[in-house]
Amino acid sequence: MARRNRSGDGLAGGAGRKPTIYDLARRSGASPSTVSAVLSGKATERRIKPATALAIEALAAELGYVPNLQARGLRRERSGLVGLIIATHEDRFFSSLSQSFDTRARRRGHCPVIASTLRNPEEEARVVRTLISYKIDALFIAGATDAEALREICAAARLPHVFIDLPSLGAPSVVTDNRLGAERLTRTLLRGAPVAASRLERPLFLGGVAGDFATVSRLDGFRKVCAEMGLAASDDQVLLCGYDPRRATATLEALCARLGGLPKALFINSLPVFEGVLRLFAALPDGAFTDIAIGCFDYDPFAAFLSFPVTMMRQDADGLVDRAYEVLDAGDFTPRLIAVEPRLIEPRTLYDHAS
Amino acid sequence: MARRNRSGDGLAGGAGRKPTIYDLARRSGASPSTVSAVLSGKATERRIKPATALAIEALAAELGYVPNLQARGLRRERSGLVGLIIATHEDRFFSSLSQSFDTRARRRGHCPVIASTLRNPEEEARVVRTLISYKIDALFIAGATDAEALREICAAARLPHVFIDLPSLGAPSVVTDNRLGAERLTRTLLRGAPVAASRLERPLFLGGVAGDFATVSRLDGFRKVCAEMGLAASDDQVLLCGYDPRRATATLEALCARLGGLPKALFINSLPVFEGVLRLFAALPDGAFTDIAIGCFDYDPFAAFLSFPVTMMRQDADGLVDRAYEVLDAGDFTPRLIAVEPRLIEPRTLYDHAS
DNA sequence: CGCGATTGCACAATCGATTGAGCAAAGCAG
DNA sequence: CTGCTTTGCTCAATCGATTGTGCAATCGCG
Repeated sequence: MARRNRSGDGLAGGAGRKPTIYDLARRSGASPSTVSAVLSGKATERRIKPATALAIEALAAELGYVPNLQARGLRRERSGLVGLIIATHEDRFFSSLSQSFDTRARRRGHCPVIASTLRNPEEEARVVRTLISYKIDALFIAGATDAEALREICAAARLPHVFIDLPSLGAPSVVTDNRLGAERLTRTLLRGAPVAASRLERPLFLGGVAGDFATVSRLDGFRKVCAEMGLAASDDQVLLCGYDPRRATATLEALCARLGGLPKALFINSLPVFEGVLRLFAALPDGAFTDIAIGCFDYDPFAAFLSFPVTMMRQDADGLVDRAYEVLDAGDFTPRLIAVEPRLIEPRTLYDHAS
Repeated sequence: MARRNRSGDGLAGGAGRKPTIYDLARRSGASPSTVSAVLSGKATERRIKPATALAIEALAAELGYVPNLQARGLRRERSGLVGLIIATHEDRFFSSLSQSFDTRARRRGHCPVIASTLRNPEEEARVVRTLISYKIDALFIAGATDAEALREICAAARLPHVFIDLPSLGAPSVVTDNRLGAERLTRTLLRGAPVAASRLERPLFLGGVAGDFATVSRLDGFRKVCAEMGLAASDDQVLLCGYDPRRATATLEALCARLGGLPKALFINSLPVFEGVLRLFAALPDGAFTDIAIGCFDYDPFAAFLSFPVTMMRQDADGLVDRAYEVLDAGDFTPRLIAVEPRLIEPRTLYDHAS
């Protein structure tokens, strides 16, 4: 006898529940394997007569059949899910990355799953393990604190993974050319500052984490250009307050108190830190920040039109995702760095896809 | 004989692949059902001796066991996945919504799946069907063009779904109080405009879609306040150019050409439209937009510090998601509207979670 | 007409978990 | 010691697909 008989004879059922291949098999007189072959595009390969295939497809359409991808994934050992870890959605760099990833994953017939972990290491590990439990086929990791821990978890699960703007020692990483970007950004910032060079003698670098690769590279670039221009760039001009807006506000506020005013040129490392800076500005009298010049590593279109000049370095989200997917496609997971150039966005200028 | 024997006797295997409950069963001497009971927290319910449970848990930890959630989902008919449809990640309203949703879903032990469909109706339908195929347990729909089509697809699949800021006739919807928000925003915009009232006689409403509920409500509010203040609000002051930045740029540009200049007060419906406005500004001489006042429905922190005053109406992302989840929890899917108040953000002011 | 190749399909195992049912052993009351 | 309940576990079916294998029926060729 048949193993399944949710609705008895061959005619019952209908709009009750989502139909399965077994339902279609009963109603079409074919076997489940034939139905499966047809509906998973293997009709030719499995030598199904075109007429049979057409009949089954028609029935499937009529009953509104959709495959159960959990069942398919279980059997095939491939789910079609692909993950992306970001720090937060509320950061235009990450949300652009998400958008690139979403579009590209879907274009390839994958289902993107984007997870934000707020740079919390335990949360990162927990989320990655959850995604592994869901049997994702690959994982992109963009905004994480403990890259190596995640790499190990992925490796143990034999999960193909690529780091984005976050190099790992043990896996391929697609990174923005942070050093080069920071150099250009610093140069533009210092040259374009609307004040006498003498007042620029102590440009400030705000945001990021000491151990963080992106921060280190950007700081390198910043220091190099300061040196070139004969400006000081001592340790007290570098405030690595992390990526939290609150801490950025507090840190900058403390510095202002110490210095008796805002710096005239400010290199901001990441958009959330920039938000923290604005939070401080909100508490200051209007005139206090008219003659400041800001350079921000990462781009937000609204920041281009602030009341003071803001130059930004935009990471190429599309490029990063494209390169990362190429690594996946090539299937070569030897550790290496793949660099992508960022682009300078001048004040009062918007990024344009076309150019 | 045993049905499975991937690694022969009870001792082989190890770091080879991800262990399953069958591996743990062999190595612990218990049966798969016992292992399953222990590892899915049903040890007491299924009367497993604490000692046995501890032994199995220890072994699971040692071997790095993680459950296969596809298999679990298949059996249980509940996947643990919950979906959210948004228009785009590159819009602070939607990314705040994503962040709220991400945090809250994870807090409840769900796995959030966020999909952007760029307001494309076919893509929306395709994505919803895909999510249904993955057997998501519930779906929140925030940025869609054809709400009713999606509702039908969900209903046919018996998928619990809640609309967010996008009312459907046939399902519960959590919406921002758009009319009220628009009234307040318009009032502030017109009162705070840095120019004589006479120059305000033709405030402009830019962005949105005629059939769209949010647009209609916001426009209502805008018109009402214009009327109150004795200002004209005729149809040629209302430019429903959709939500695409490009079209917004072109539309506003055409208007400027016709009027011979920018309007003095501009109600912008949605952040992407605002980006389009900025794109136009980028092409204008610097002085062209110093005496404009802008009100934007939706909030982006950077927009608070532009070189002209920008008042914004921030939708309460956390509140929207909380209310939507409450609908799910209550299990009452009768069509209804649940309103959430938005909040006015004055120029040079940032939104603060605490207050 | 006879025989091998091809066509077209069905059977049944399998993926990894969950769960109702059943059963032996232990505990306990009388 | 008998009979009943409780304890602690195992069995086997099941979720919905995929896929290796097998077997008739048909076709082609001489």
